[in-house]
Amino acid sequence: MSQDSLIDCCSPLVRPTLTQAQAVELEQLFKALADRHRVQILNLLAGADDAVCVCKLMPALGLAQPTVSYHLKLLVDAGLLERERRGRFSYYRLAAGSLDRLGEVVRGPAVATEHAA
Amino acid sequence: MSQDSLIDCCSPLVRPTLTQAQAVELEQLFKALADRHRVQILNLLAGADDAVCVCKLMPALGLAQPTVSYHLKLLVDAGLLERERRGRFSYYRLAAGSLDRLGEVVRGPAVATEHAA
DNA sequence: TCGACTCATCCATATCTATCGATGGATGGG
DNA sequence: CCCATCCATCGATAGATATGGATGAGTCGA
Repeated sequence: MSQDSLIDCCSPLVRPTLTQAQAVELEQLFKALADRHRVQILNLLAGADDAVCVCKLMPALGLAQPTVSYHLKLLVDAGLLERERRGRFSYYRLAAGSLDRLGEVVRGPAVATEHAA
Repeated sequence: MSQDSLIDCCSPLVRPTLTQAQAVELEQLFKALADRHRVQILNLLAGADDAVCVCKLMPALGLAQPTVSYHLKLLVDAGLLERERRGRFSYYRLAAGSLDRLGEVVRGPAVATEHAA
């Protein structure tokens, strides 16, 4: 219990600029990105000029269909992907501004900057 | 087994621009960021003009000392923080270019851009 | 209407992660 | 030299996550 900030070991540590809620929000965003297969999904969709269906992603990722759907659901829930259903197929594309959200983390919010294609 | 890319459900899906190793590397980076406490640590250190020791972070995060050390170790291992030991104390600061690494993810590598303070 | 097909969800399991009490190394004060 | 302090590591445990077989809803062609 002797370990608190009473000792002058370092400067007083300014108040955080992130709220608790913002930290949780960033946690969710990074959690959605913290998987190699989801990173690859985003990379594949970023390079596709059109939306892509699940059956194309399975062989590209080397995963079973339920597993691919699981990852896609996480990315949609995180707001990084959008799903569009046409007939039996489900097509996925990058959500508008999903890369910009990442950019905000670095640059700070409310700074409108175009990202390179 | 009938689910492969033989059906013309969508365009042929270009080759990924990320290698497997790069996807794993990004996974590691995002995993290090995928925790609210680690996000707060980075935010606190980004706002501090000087390095900060563990005893100041404990009350700020509301976590026990071993837990704080655990998170700090993950961030150091990810290359996001640097540790400096002075006597009994361990001081942590943002690693040089740790924010730039995040920027690379969005803009693509090898694009030198200064980040806003 | 029937069968084949795509895909989301359910379920079980194996692995990974966060947390903190206990411990010990390292340092410095007296 | 002895003790208090700071902190990294260990060990145990609860909770979260990834994976894929099984299932079912919705769709299309014949």
